[in-house]
Amino acid sequence: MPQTRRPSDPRYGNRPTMKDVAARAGVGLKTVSRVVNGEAGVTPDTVRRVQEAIEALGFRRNDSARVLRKGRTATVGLVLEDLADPFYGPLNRAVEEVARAHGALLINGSSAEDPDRERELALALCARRVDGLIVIPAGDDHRYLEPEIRAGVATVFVDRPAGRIDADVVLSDSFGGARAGVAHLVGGGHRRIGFIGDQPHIHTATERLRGYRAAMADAGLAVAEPWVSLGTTAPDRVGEAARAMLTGPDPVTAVFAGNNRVTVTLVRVLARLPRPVALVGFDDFELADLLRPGVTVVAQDAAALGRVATDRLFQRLAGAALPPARIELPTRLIPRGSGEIPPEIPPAA
Amino acid sequence: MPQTRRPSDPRYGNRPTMKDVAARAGVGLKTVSRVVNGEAGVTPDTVRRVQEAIEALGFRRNDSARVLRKGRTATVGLVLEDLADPFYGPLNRAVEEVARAHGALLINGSSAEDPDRERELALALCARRVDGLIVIPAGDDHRYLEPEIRAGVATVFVDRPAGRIDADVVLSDSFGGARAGVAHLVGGGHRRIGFIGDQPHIHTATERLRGYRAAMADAGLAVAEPWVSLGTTAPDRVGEAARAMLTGPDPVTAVFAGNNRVTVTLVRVLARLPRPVALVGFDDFELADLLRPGVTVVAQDAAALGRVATDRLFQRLAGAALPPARIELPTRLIPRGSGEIPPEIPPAA
DNA sequence: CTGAAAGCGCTTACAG
DNA sequence: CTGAAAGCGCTTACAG
Repeated sequence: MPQTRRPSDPRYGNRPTMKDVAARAGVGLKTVSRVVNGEAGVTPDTVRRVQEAIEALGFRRNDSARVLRKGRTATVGLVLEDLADPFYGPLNRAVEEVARAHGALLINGSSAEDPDRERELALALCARRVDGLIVIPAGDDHRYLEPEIRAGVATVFVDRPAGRIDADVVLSDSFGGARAGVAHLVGGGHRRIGFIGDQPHIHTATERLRGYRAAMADAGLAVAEPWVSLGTTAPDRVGEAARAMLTGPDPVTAVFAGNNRVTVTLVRVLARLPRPVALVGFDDFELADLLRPGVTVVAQDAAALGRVATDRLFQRLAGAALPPARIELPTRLIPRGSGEIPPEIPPAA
Repeated sequence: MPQTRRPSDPRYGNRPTMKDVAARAGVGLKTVSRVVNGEAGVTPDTVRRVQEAIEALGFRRNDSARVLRKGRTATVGLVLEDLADPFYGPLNRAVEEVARAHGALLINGSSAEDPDRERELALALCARRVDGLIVIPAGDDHRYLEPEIRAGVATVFVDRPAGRIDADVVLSDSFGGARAGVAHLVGGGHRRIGFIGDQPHIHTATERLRGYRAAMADAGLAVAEPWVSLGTTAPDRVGEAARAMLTGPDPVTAVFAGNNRVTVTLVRVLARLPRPVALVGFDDFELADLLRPGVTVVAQDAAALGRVATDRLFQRLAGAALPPARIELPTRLIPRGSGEIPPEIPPAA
């Protein structure tokens, strides 16, 4: 009967070991090890006998034991915010591909934006002795990883810098991207531009806000405080913020969205409005070009973030004595229509 | 200097072990083990001394060694098609959450729809001695997993049944869902309906085609062969198939799309057409409601697929002697506009 | 070309 | 309440 397993089975359902293979083939343990690992220096005839025993017993090497002896697990750990978030899909895949090219497997998990869960997960990965760790921070204090890094766990942070420790980080140019996106709206004639972003404790949120303020200052435009709103990406919160800056005495004619969840909510909100409002969002998203109007975005390359971070990680594992670095990847403005809507009230001449 | 690691470091960067902790605390190895694992029967004073030593040395238990002795790795392996595909995000997360509730971590990877890569990855996971394996099949012959299953690796297939072995599978009701979707178009007055699906070796593709044919037969409608096209989901291929059935002497007035990649391509193709064509797609996708018209879909619950599969897996790990089962989850038709477009040429009275 | 012994860092089974 | 010995399944270092 397939898959029937007595709960009393002590381990691995009584799998054959190298010892069993050796006994059956009438050779020593080390010879089996040589054949299994394709090491040279075994008579073809001996190889054949060992292989027959392996076949007959259904032997498969226990890498769990191998790892204990070798010291390296050939495993990379990845802590991200949410495995279900489409933004992390390409990043996840990119990390996997680089790891795979180095013969390593990937253990990953979601922090759910909870610093405690991030910590618990990252330390569980360290206990499994992953060779390297890639972390998209949820918390802002990563001193808990210091002993691990000192003990040799190569660690690279992605998307946001580590908190209170000096470590590698690979991220997009949030400041420059937001600045360029807002400048694009200014170039289209907008003078009253709103900013709706993520919570202020998130590094990318404040960087993008900084970019917004810089672009406004570059153009000599004042920022009225009701035009700026940071908070959760919950649709209710974003909708409320939008309504606040779109109504009242000094309504904005354009909005910059701090990330793609905000952008999508804004598309819904703006669609219900009588007058057209321009929109540029940080982060590209699938189907942005299919909406009417298409959504103008500041795109970041999530796959590149993962690739560059994992490359860095394997450089460290190869023994490179690199000082911690901040690697910033450029963003790209993609005009699709929503960001090119002119202001309803023409700019003062 | 942080993260500096000599390539000559033998293992784990000289991490302290329980033996080191025992020496420093002046106790036996087993006492350290008791404290680390929170076992009862240790004097509070001894506990304190051990904890101080742990703290001072920066000790963290090596779960890699623990696993070797305990026989269970508290790890679930997941083989899916593509970590970057949004469809698998919620499934991935659901598997993670159930695993987490059981104290297990998740190792996952992409088969890239390549049967050889699926096999290589699944067997690598078995070599790591994952307790259980969840596989979204790329290949159609899974006999290579028989020895592993026999050896006690709990295995559950998702989305498509295993090939040539008898094993658990959790999937959506593709046949019923497609039948309902096509019946919806028939109910709207359509008589000439096309079907564009994935490659014929993929189980869900043929099941959905079967559902299409059943719905047409239910309504007493004939199917002209140019109306049916299976193949890759490459936009060119799908666009070509669409153009073929939308032009010519007997053009269709509605199309049923076999999965969401096909659906999205069809949205693009149909948007360029002079006359309106109805569209229903299998699989829901983000922003389907924001398009104009909204896209009518037959939705499946990807998170539920992952949850049910992983629950089943842990039932087996708990010792349940279950016979292999096929668990089918229902789909849900969500009308949003594109599927309610009437046929341009009214149905014959 | 081949293999016996020691050891990776833990837990198990047992004795005191 | 505490600890010494054996062992999980491999690889390493060495001897023949």
